[in-house]
Amino acid sequence: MPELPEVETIVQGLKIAVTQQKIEQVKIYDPKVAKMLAGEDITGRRIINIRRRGKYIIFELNKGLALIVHLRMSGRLLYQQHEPQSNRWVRTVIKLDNGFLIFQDRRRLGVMEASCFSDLNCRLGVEPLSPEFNSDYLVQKLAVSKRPIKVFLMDQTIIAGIGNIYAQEILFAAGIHPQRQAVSLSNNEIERLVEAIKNVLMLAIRHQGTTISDFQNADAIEGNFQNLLKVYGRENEPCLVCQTPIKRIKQQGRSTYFCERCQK
DNA sequence: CCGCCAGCCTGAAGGC
DNA sequence: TGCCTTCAGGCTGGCG
Repeated sequence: MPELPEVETIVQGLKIAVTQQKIEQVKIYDPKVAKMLAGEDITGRRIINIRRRGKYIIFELNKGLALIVHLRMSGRLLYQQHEPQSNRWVRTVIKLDNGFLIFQDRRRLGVMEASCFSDLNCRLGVEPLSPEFNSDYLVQKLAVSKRPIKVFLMDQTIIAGIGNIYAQEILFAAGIHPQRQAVSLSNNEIERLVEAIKNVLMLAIRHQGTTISDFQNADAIEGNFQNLLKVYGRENEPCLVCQTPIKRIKQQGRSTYFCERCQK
């Protein structure tokens, strides 16, 4: 169930392993995936490159096609040398020259499809770690939004890759209350927010992402950013800065944890 | 146009 | 033990 840092970790882990390998066979065990892959036959194509866009994993294949994977809440992508024991969570097994790429998904919300990449790209906002994401960009987007800032940060058409955990960690780092209206942020707060977004995401990538319940990277290695979480999952525990108990509220049906003293 | 919410799915955990 | 509710790192379509 990954956000940007977890997806980035998976992509980096797969890069050397799968680049230039040929897809020899595709075994689909889930009718939903079968439907998603029905349009194009990817067998016989070569993986030219693998990269991340937002929370999407993109395998660029030859002849202009891409295999696009989104893990949603419970998906995993693994690479191993031997064919996996099939179990009820294995949705797809892709046999490459030298190993097996396995798509597992407990809740079956994930997406695996073969298509061209351009329509996906124009649905997504900027990459938060790119130079195009800066306070000028954010000022312009915040000015027209009355939504709570936490909900705003999770809007993939504005910034691609931030989800429920990192939105909260970012707002804590920036000292901004999650219920503040987007449009109400001052220039100073916007600067802090841009800094926090870049810093939190980069730090999380350095720590190979957050592992709670079942995130693993492509080699089934766990990340360790969960040890550095300051608010997420810490209801009633003391704030690491001021000792005030961390509060939990709901925003659009999802939990938000924050410190009401540090975040104004 | 904008913001919100149910629905998509399944499994784990907690309350009674 | 069993049943019921709630919750889970996401996104989409449809509604007001």
